[in-house]
Amino acid sequence: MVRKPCCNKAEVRRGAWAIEEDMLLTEYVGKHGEGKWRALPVNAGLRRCGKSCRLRWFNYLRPGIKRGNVSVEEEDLIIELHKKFGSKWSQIAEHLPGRTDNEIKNHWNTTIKRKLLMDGTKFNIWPKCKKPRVTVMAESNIINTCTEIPLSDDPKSEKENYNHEDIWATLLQDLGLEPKDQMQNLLDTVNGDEMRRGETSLSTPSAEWEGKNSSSTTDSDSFFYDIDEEIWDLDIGISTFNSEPEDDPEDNLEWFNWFNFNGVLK
DNA sequence: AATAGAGTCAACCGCATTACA
DNA sequence: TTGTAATGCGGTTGACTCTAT
Repeated sequence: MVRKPCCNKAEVRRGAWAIEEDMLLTEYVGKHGEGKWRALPVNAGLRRCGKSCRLRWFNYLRPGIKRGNVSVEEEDLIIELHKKFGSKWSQIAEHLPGRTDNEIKNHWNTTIKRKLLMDGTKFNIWPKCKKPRVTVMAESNIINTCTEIPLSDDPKSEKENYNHEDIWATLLQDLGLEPKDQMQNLLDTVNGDEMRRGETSLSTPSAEWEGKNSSSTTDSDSFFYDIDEEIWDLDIGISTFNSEPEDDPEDNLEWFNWFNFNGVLK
């Protein structure tokens, strides 16, 4: 069944709003109030889709809209609220007077997310646990969990451990994701080929990295495993490392840099 | 000064939910 | 109770701006 379009696309204007259009919309809503968006364009003399009018009003023209840079306090609040609500931008916006859900969403996607990646300790996104930390990284998603995976001193035997189906099942369970196909949707853009380069150890991420950066990237507590060929076929990258982020804040930045350098992150 | 790439943000799209006849 | 229209929402796109080379 085909969804009926909300308006005739050939007849409506699209793209940036002109000042005259803003004036017409503001005047109309000022007289008649919000609502009846479908009928509004005709009544107000606008060649726009009703949805477009509503969006323009709520995100730009509505009185009380706060424009300009997001303050540090607002940013902290957004981070707190995102922990609580997730990507429920309208709910988050309710707690930030004058800010729109669209603005908060944009700010999160362009600014906050990157800051969180660069300094997970500062923003407290890393789980505080002494177990090995398992991080699944995709272009736009990061999920952290603490999974009980036995670590041994022998990288070879450890790799065998990681190849076991049960480990994979435990990991997915901890992440709250059971079937593999769910993971595929979430993570299908990860650059697995680049990560596979690390294979059994990330002591020295890559020769290229060393060449581009003068500082040492040695991290003797880090391991990187090709968990399962089938999983890699889904383009999923999983790294485990047992160093404590609180103990070594540089570690987070180093990992971020490595992922970023290898094109795993957007 | 020109160009490419990255960052930003307004606007669009389509699905989900709500309202109403 | 059901079907349809209206509205709300989150993800995505693309144009514009900024910055580095």
